[in-house]
Amino acid sequence: MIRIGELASRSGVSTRALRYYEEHHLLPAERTTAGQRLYPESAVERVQMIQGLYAAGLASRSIAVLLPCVDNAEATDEALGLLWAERERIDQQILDLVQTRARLDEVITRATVPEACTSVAEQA
Amino acid sequence: MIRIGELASRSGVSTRALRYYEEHHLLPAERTTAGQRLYPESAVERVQMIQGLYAAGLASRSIAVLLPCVDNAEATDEALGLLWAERERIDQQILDLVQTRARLDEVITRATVPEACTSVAEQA
DNA sequence: CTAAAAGCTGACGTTGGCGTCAAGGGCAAG
DNA sequence: CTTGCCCTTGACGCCAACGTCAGCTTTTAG
Repeated sequence: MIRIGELASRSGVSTRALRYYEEHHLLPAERTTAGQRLYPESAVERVQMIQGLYAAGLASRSIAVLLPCVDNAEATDEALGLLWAERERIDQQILDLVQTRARLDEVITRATVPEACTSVAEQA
Repeated sequence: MIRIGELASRSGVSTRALRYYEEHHLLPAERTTAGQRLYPESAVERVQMIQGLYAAGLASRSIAVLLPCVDNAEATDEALGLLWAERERIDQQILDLVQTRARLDEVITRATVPEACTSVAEQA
């Protein structure tokens, strides 16, 4: 079992964030008799999972619903619906991002290629 | 030339958002003598471009820097650097999203498929 | 044993992209 | 003329995921 500071440095988030996660039921913590939080080593993975879900645009409430499924594969109806909904959303977001990336590429090309063969674009 | 209400309904954003865009130099507007905003029809496209960039995670300031390049292909050094940086960021974000989507798919599979085949733990 | 480092619980601050009144001005139709 | 819709500029509200004190307790290193 590790304390909050070590979990923070191992997982790359702040202690404030970890306390926030506990408060919002994303990451439960045991306590010492004196009240300090104790986490299993596996919490590092879990924190990284949480970060990934945040990065994918999920809200804390959604993550709180989905994490139990990730843990033990028991899914409520709410969780299943949310899983599908979020999966669809992510799918659409990927498509949008690909499109926007293409537009940026176009702009980059127009801005670098015909100007001159100076430096940056030679590799692409 | 169209007024703000029509641009709003055509482009699918609120008038509040359009005023915000002007305030942050994303979408300039001419004015009637009485002070009402006037936009060219091409503003509809531009608004949709702005929405796409927002959806891709760019901040207003970045969009303000990049939009001139989109318009006339004249790129400042700052704009070029930003273009590359944002393109890289979007690229990475797509990778992250694909990974997260795969994880969700895994969870969905575990949560739906083995349900009819008794218990989950026997698999592992 | 002591002092620094690390933890604890509030509780207020921040940031962005708008939503939402509030209080007025302008202009075509009946 | 006046009704009614659209427009204007403030200015405050909002929400999420933390950052950042403040004041106090626990743990650890020397």
